[in-house]
Amino acid sequence: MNYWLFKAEPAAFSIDDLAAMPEQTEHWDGVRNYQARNYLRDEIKVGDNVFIYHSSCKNIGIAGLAEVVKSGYPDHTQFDPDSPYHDPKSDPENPRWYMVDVKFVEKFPSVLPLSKIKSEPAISELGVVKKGHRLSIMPVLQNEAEILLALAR
DNA sequence: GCCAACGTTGGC
DNA sequence: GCCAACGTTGGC
Repeated sequence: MNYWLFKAEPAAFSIDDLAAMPEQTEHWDGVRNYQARNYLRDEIKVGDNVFIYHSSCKNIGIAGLAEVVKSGYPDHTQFDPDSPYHDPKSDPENPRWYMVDVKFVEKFPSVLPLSKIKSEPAISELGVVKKGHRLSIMPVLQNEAEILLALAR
């Protein structure tokens, strides 16, 4: 059982939006980065925990927790000409992009700010504290995940 | 297969 | 809205 961090822009999709979905579950589509794709396709498993991170907004930081309820399967938006995520070069026989389904677990009492995460000396490996790290899907070490949970709750 | 140009990301 | 840091693209 592993921990992950997924970035979301709350103007487009937030922890509240996830909680408001039917079954509190949504497919995490639109990831168009090969390293993130590899995580989605190969490594993220049912039961894994996912920190939901709010980026490009007023309160940047970790907003809550979700869990994976369906492991990697092809992202249908790549084949939809009307979708902003449409990829005409992707072959339906060998899809290029994958997604997982995540279910809401909890919303933290307040967003754990990025500034606070950065000020924690024990958290040094997490992608969001590293300069220039732009992955939208990233692994979280077990011990760092436990620290984040303690800080957030 | 190199690498410059370009587009995107995302904190500030 | 600025800009640094990346990833991707495409000519050669």
